Amino acid sequence: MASEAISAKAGYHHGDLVAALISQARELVAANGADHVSMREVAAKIGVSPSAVYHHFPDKDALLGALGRTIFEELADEQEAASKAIPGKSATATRKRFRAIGVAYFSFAKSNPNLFRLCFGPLCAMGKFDEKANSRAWQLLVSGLEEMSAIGAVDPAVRPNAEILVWAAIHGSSMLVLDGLLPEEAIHLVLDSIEVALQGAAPVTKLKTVNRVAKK
Amino acid sequence: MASEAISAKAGYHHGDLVAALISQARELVAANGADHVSMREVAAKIGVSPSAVYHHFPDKDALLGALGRTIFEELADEQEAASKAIPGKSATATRKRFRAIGVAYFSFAKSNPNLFRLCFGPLCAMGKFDEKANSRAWQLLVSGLEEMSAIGAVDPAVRPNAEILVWAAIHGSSMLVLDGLLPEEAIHLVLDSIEVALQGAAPVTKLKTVNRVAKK
DNA sequence: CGGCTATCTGAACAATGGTCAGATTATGCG
DNA sequence: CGCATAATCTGACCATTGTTCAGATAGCCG
Repeated sequence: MASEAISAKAGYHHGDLVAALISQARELVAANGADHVSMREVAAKIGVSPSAVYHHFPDKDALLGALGRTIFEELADEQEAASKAIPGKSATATRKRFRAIGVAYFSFAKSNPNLFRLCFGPLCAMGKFDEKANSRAWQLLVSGLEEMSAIGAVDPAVRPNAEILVWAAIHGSSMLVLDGLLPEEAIHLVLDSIEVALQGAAPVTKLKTVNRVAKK
Repeated sequence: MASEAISAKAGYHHGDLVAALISQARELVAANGADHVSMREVAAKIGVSPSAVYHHFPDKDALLGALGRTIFEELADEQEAASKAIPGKSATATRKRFRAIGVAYFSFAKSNPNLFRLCFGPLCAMGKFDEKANSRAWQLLVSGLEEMSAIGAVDPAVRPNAEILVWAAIHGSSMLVLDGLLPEEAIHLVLDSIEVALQGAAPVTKLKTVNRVAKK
């Protein structure tokens, strides 16, 4: 997967170096971690001079940054696939689909720890919040929550901040599991807790006795 | 703060090099990020030969790892201080104290991003979960939740997994804010949502209609 | 064909992580 | 006190790294 570098390396001119570089970098980062990857190694494995890289990326951080943005899309791909794998508008289908999105997030982190760390590391500091607010991953989460809302699984009182809570909890548990600070089951416990939290413990009868949801 | 290196560097033998190294590394990491710090610079700023470092730490990762463990304690210190700054057993005091612990976590991350990233990075991968399960930071969170429980602010149904949910949500929101993926207010929204989630939307009347909290 | 531009090479540089033999000092033991 | 032994630090050294730059090579447009 994710290997564009089919262009024949005819000789002096490599067909699509930039894609090959990212693809190769992906492999090395996945294997050795972002810190222990060298431009020279990337170039060498492609069969190109080290300096060639600098005609496509200003420096190392730029290469890893570009890779990171790629990974971000990959993550969204997997979440989307997991979501689409569970069709239907029934309540249970909606619940399962919602959970599947979260599980996909964690699974990706767990099976690609180095890549996951890269794209959430300082090298990929995206412009700012708003740029990413309409990223695919975010939209997926939003629509997932909307569906949950539609089947009455989300207390209106917690709805406004739900996306943030959910993302934070899933991202946090994924990270902490990677760090070995939480056991692997944590992700399921977190997802359980989230569902409870969303519906405010009262499945249907939604009481409005919440004291402070947004202070602002 | 955190500067032990008072021992006179009499000459050939530096009083307490290991402490001085960690302290100096702390400064450089805080300033330039863990990736952009070199052994040589650390050694030079202390006024010692580069090779001297390797008599105290097998390699760079070991130095940064040691520093990371230090930072972890620092974080706990600040949380503990924030907690103790709000005494009293009243319901509002308990609530404020609980929140203060979370805010301290985020504040530390926000004002020491590079250090925060370091001690939650791959270099500090602690042995395993159980080792850290009785760390000060964890104990602080546990006792905070126990107090919350005592004033009836925690639905018994969510109690068992509450620590994990809370830590994950706070850690995740802190991380995502550092990455520029969430706005800074996110931390408050998350803390609000957590309080709501804990008490199951029904402040006093705790209904037991929760479907699945632990699946196991 | 001729030139222009994009692309790649090769050699070079300064800085880095790490090693090792040996110099320097502390420390304990008589 | 004196001396051996261990602890600590230095200096020179090596392979590797990120990065630069003048020039080589090749596609492309007229």
